[in-house]
Amino acid sequence: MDVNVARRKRLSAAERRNQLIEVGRGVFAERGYEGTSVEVLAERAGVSKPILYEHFGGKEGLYAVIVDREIEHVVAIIAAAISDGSPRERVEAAALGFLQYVEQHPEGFAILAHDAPTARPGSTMSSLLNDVAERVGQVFAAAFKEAGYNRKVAPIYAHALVGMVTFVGQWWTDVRKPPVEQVASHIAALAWMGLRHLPTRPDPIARKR
Amino acid sequence: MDVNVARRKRLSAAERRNQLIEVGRGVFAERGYEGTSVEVLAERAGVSKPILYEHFGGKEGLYAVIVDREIEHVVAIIAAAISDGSPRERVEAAALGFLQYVEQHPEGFAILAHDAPTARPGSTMSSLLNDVAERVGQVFAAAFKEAGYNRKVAPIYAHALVGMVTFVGQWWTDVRKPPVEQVASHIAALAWMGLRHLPTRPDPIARKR
DNA sequence: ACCTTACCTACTGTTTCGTAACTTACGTAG
DNA sequence: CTACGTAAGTTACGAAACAGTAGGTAAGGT
Repeated sequence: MDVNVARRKRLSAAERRNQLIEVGRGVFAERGYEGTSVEVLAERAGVSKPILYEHFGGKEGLYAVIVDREIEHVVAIIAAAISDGSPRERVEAAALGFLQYVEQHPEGFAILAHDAPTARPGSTMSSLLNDVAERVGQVFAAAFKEAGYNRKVAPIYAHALVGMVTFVGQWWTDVRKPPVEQVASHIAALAWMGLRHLPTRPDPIARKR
Repeated sequence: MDVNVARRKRLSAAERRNQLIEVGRGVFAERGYEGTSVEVLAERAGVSKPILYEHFGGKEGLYAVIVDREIEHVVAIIAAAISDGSPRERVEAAALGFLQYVEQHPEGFAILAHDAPTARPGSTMSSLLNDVAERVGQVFAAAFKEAGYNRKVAPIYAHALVGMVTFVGQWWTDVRKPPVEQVASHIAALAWMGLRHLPTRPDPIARKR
């Protein structure tokens, strides 16, 4: 027993910190916030509990750092996707970008999709994806204003689109097919043209750029 | 202290059972599954723990009953909404029906939107709304087949639409305005016609790059 | 009077966060 | 090369919250 005893290494503070963040992302992703104990976190990092307390002050501190990084990451992806091109291209790029993120960082996405631990009163807002939607909403509000639409309804559309793509993303992480490019294409078509023009054939996405 | 002592009443088994279900719905809604203890549940019902164990076998049993009821409820609403009318009317009715459910049963909706406790491995499926989407997907698959579309992509659309409306529903429970009818109208417009034809103004997005 | 049904108090064992007090590896000055 | 200070790490524990249960009590219909 104690297989790690040979491999146990002494790391520098920064290294240990990063390692804990990575380990934490994995554990939080698969067990949720409340479901993970600092004991398990420490064990998986091959370290004892007080180390974690020293670096992050506790479970919540580690979680906060992980969540913050992940939100910044995904917001950056979306921001880049909608930064230029025709409106329709932006929609397509955002959907594709997000789904590729889901594919490449399933753990991070799982964390964002799970309930947030912050049981602040009044707000039933469970998922962290609301923060993402909030930020998308600001972009939308600006675009709506510029286009002469009612700015007040922008959040509706922002949340609708974020909900659409994230929910599909969650489903996709389970079934893992068809490929994200195809899924993104369908979603973008739905978002842009509506149910009214369903694509009659599965893959009309021969147009690559 | 112990304000309930005077009001403590002796109920029949069926009455107590129903009371526990209602209390449980409220508590689970605001604290999530893992966040609620049997002790709190019992206390809020003005009863002691063993009563709950007697009726439901434990926390999980009570939760299962509540969830089952709520899912049946919401699926019935959606099924009724899409039972007849033109496709477009069905979309509109489904969105409106669901949002009215959210408005009238915020606690039940909160439970469905929160993470499910079933930490079965392999599946990252956190929310119970996936079950709803699953069932919507079956309806879609049939409709797709009949319309000559590829049946395999039906789940994409089903999840997209369910995600859209549920995510907006979650946001709406926090802000509580504009009225659901208006929100439903926007969502239905988006789902049916796409971003391309945003309501309230003819499309000035001719500015392509 | 009695017995069924609803209900309670009080406990066990476990799991958890968080901390106090002690130990070991490692670079470097002399 | 060796003594030593500091950063990295450990063991062991306290306190609280929790699920679930054993065994006893009282209400109320018949």
